[in-house]
Amino acid sequence: MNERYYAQAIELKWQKKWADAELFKVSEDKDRSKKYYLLEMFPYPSGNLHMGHVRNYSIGDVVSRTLKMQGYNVLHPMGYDSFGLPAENAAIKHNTHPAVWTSSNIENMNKQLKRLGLSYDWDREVQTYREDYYRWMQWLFIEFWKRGLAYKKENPVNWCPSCQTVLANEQVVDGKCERCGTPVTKKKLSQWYLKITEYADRLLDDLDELPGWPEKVKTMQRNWIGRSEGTEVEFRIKDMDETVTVFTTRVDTLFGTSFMVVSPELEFAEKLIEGGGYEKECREYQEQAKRMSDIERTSLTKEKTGQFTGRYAVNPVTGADLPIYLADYVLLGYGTGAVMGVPAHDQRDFEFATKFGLDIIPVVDPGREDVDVEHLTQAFEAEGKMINSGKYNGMDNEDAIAAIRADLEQRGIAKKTVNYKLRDWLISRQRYWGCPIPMVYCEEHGWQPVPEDQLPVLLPTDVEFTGKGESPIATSPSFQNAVCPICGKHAVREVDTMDTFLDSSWYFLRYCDPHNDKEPFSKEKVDYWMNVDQYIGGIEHAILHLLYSRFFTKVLYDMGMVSCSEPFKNLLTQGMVLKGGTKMSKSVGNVVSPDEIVERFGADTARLFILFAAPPEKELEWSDTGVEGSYRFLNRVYRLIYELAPQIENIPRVYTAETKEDKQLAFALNSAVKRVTGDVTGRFNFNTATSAIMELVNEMYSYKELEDVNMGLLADACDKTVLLLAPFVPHICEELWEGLGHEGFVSEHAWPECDESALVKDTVEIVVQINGKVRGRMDVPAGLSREELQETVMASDEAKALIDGKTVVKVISVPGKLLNIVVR
RNA sequence: GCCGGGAUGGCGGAAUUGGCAGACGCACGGGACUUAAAAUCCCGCGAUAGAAAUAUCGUACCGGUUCAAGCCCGGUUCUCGGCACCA
Repeated sequence: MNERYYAQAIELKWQKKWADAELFKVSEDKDRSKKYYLLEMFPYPSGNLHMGHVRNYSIGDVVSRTLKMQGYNVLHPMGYDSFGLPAENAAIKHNTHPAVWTSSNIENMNKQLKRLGLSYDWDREVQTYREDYYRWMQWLFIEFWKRGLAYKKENPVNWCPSCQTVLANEQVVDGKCERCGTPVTKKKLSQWYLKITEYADRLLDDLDELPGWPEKVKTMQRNWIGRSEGTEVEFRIKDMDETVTVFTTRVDTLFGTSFMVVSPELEFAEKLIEGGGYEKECREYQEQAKRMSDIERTSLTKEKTGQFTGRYAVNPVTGADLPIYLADYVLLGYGTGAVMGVPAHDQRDFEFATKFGLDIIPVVDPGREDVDVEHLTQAFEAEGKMINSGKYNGMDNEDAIAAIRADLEQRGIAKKTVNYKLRDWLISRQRYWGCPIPMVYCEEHGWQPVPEDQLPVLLPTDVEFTGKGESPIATSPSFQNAVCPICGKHAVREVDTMDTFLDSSWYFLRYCDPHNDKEPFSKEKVDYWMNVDQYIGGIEHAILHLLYSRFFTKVLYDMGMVSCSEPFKNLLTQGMVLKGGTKMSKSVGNVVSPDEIVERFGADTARLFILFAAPPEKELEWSDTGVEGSYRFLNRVYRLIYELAPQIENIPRVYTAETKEDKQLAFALNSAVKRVTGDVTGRFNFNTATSAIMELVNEMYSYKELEDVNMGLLADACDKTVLLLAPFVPHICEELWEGLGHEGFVSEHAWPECDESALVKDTVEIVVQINGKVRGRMDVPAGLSREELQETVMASDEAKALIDGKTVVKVISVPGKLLNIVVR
């Protein structure tokens, strides 16, 4: 053991020893009741780790290493989500191939991860861009297709003019492209979709079976799925042999309907426009709506717009003529794309009716003085009694929903329905660097999957990266030439690639069986490891990745390929790493590079600081002086062990705590063991776990200076301090463990147990309160009952002095804690 | 607008079940060691008054429940995050 703490040398030494000993390699051969699957979200290979990664992976590593020491068979894998646009952009910029850029980035990040001393089973590394992975991605896509869960359809879709590709709804944030911030426009394209809506109810309901997920994430998913129960009502169109159906959650307001609005993109709108007498105006309105970006269209400040079609629908209960308008506030993809306008009870309809001078008919009256339903200044959306509604008058409006629906059902013009905000998942991307969609189009047989024995459909290499126009794959003539698997005639291959979120929707299953070349994964292995017991990653994936992975798992469950229907049992969403109160970013210039910290202080210091500075779910403010503090602490531990090691090396760890100081140290030691155990594997509060160890170290520093030192106790405290710290700062702990004269790796040693008897004190300090205010403290024997405590304290001179001259009204006695004397 | 968090010293944060508010660390101040500096060690560190013992106040704000409230209840302000023309 060197006199000084040389972090670099120690860390490289032990990293090599771990690798040589294959310390973190796991297999399925152990008792399944002791298996634990710990997963951190795999990174995109951007080229460099940032502090967010360091935080994510440090958290995972502490948990993984602790569980390993506790005897669990821990699967702790790592890999790369390595398809995606940045590689393609880099290829265009540097005139190279995305694969070259990606693999060199992975190489560098692998080096960085290994330098942090993370306990991954590197034999299980998964890289989604490799053929051995995307081959099974294609296989799975075809299985989805066979089950009717994949289809191609022409629709107006979100289009990012900058990325030159379509985007899923989930990738449009505030009307802008999630990745580059360019306003998204609409484009009508034929695209592949996955039928996630078929799983909407299960995705929603099963959230209740995830108590280990943050409420916030579950709420976000519930809102995103957006289940809403209502009624579909069919309206006859006047002077036409047509009907139009609307969806409403408020069928109780049917008598208050005074107009109808349809989405300008709705196909049925064409029938209404033609011969309505306003063809020209309607075409213009449609053009105008098409040109607008989503931001403009959904802007809050935007006034309602619309165009009368010249047509009328007939209110099925009043017989009134309802003018039909085109209006862009009606969304095409939700409900039926047509809405009944009830201005008195819907704010949007109110604004529309006000602008176009349409009738406002109140049909729900709360009977409150502050609401005058005859002279509304805004829509009244709350509950009340029915008015102006024929035989339903006087009913509670909530009851009227069922009553009116039942009557309309009798007439065959209504039915109860459920709608979701969730849309099917658009997965086609007009880009090169992704998994090719393994489908070919035959004039005669339509879309057909590539036969299994021809998988994988490889990405072509004869392509040009120009960054302009169509997908680079479309520039490869050889790629597009294919054969129909049914008739053997010429077919055209799909040139779009898959959204990379598909790749990450099942990578956690591939980790269970990463080298399988017969199937995506063996059921046996997946059933051994799944579910993921603990998943750790950023909150930014609350909807996208976590919803898609749940969807995939459910489909695979239905296919019989996995035995669990939810992938992630527990979820921890870690907070961001900030500096100067804002997220680290190049443009702000507040980025702290992990390499730099590792170089100056070592990986252990970086890990310790990041775990100590804040609880994991909270944001973490980076502090350079705080890092130095963590480094100081490690030096302090190192010096302590270095000084004591020669004296205690041959001391048996057998002892009885005799003196008051012995008992104090034994108490500090065992409460640290208890605290760290609970904080690391229970609460995930690594900040309080580390501070408990700091307290123990402080205690040991004072203890060793005493004249009467119990060497067995001190030796035991040294061992256990190193054991407790090992998951946090593994390299220095291996070195100290060796320095203490132990054989083998501390990383493989059993986790220390708490000796509860050391936590039982002979005497306890009791707080004496007068009227709830602390007035004194006294030591009393431990274990006194409520009554005994009261008697002991009340008999003391101290208490008598405090009560002096006042009348005792009541005494509250809390054993082991306090005695509150209420006086007058 | 709707939904969900949060607000504790100069700072990050602790207080696990309603029971000593401020653990641990950072910063700062004082001291020891040193020719000196760094490192290290010791002491102090919520506010006000006081030489001190000590007293009073103090967990965003107002009110309530309780012997006792950072924690529970009602209301308010500020703040962060998510969703948002979903009929």
